[in-house]
Amino acid sequence: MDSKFNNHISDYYTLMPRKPSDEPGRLTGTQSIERALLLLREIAAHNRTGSRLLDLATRTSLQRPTVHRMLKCLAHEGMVQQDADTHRYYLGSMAFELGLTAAPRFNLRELSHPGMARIAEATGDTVFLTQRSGPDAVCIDRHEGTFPIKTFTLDIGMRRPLGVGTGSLAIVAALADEEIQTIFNGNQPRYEEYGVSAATLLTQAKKAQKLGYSMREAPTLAGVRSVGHAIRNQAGTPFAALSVSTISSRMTEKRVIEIAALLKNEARLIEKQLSNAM
Amino acid sequence: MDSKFNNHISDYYTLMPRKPSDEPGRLTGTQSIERALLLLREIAAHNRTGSRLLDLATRTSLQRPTVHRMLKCLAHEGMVQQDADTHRYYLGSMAFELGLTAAPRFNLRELSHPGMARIAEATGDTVFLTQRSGPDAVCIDRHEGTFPIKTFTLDIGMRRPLGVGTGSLAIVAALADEEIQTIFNGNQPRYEEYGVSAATLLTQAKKAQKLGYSMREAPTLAGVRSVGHAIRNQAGTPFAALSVSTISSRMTEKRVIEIAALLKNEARLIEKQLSNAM
DNA sequence: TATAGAATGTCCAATTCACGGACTTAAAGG
DNA sequence: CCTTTAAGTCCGTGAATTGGACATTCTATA
Repeated sequence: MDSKFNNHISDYYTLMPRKPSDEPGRLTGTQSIERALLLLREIAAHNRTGSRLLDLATRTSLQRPTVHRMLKCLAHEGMVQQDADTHRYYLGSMAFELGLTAAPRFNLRELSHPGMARIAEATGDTVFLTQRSGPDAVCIDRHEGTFPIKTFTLDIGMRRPLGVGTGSLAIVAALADEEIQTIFNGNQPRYEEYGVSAATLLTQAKKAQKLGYSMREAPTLAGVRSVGHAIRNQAGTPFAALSVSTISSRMTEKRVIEIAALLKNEARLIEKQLSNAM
Repeated sequence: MDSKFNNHISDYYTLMPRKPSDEPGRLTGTQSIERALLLLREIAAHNRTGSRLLDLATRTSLQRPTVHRMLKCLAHEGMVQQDADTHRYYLGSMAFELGLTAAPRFNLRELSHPGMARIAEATGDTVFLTQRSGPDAVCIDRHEGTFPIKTFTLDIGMRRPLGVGTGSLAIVAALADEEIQTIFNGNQPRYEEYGVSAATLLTQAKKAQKLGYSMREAPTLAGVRSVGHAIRNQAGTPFAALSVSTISSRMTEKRVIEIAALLKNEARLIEKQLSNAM
């Protein structure tokens, strides 16, 4: 399985097992709701294979009739779905739909939308949202500015080894030094194709660490200059980046600093929303 | 709002209001779960603005204390989330996460994954998944085959007026004639950029209707030939398409028919899963 | 900054609603 | 056809939910 989720943020924010410190603030008057949600979590945890009634009863330590009654209700409402042949239970369409509705507040792309629009508006240039995906980075959104000369260095969905794009570089640079090494070593053979070497990338990453943002000329495309800034999750781990790309003549040193500040500001806002969201 | 959802399928399968014929098969022993789910639906229906306690009580015809107690539980479990400042309630991270988990069984892209892999495997060529989005079609996934000469006519995320790509053409051709006209008329000025005219598209659509699949040489890229087949939702409306693209020398007439059959078969499978899913 | 009005949040006795032991039905295996 | 195993149902009992009444916090206005 390599693209289970269309939503890469799930790599960083996944369904967590209930916190251990749950007992103290015992709630009252909600036993059955708690049990129903426990069931949903249990079903979600085995959604690939589906769950049998008995297994759910065992895993939740609830009585079979209780589980059955609840599942019947949940199925009736569409939260779960039972395979007619195997009798196994899966999450249902309502779970999917609630997820879609909730997405704007949790999904990096939707959450970043307003900020990206503001940057595109302010700079007139094209803004990219890049997300880490293991040893790669994937462009997950792009907003075009109004400036007539466009430099589309990244298409949505494009996946490249970490470090190759400027957003990508901002992500790497924000990682711990040892992890940077591991990544660069692992990707080494792949960099050639993009006209860079792990050594140059390391120098550029060091520079980005000092500045707090990444900046460089596109190695393959002459006359294009980009600035990038990492976005961190609650744990402080960088997992995405905002970047702006335009023709070098528009990217004076002074403007680079301005844009970096803009990016930093919007990145902070997104980080704040992410932490609120949890 | 133009890209509220990262998931285009939501345009076609959205949270439905409870069916009117819900009363007869009254469930027992699940009052509080039903009420909790009713609350979740109500919160989802106003997730943009958030919901106040009183409004939720009114809209669900439940007592305020009851609603409050349930919301406290749902918030504790992460299904809903309350804004600390405004006290408004929103769907929470667990709703989002359950949605991600449920997605493989409901989301077109994830659902199509195995079928696209089978086609890419069988043909050795590149397979595209295209989804309609109003007057446009968007490429939402791509699987590369093993054949060394690749013809990437579509990048993921690429949006073009309906009719321009071969998958896109399959979607249009499967629509009602009057709708085809409306779309072609509306998009007329935009076609020029792609080197086609509404008139040629109409001829090609007519041909596709007769064949049951779309086929053509890429107008801009010489030597590339593609075959496409529409995917319909439960209502029978085409909203997406599978297509295969390769160099013309590999696309003999006989092979076109074989590939069309392959596509049709996989499209059927996806349609079946979609209807099971609901 | 006092005061009214309106909202959220809490408590607990009454009673309804969910629980689960026991039973029935269906499916799989030999 | 019989045995085993799992799904599904029933219903008397008491534990859990309910909701009226009260407390608290926030907002608006003078």
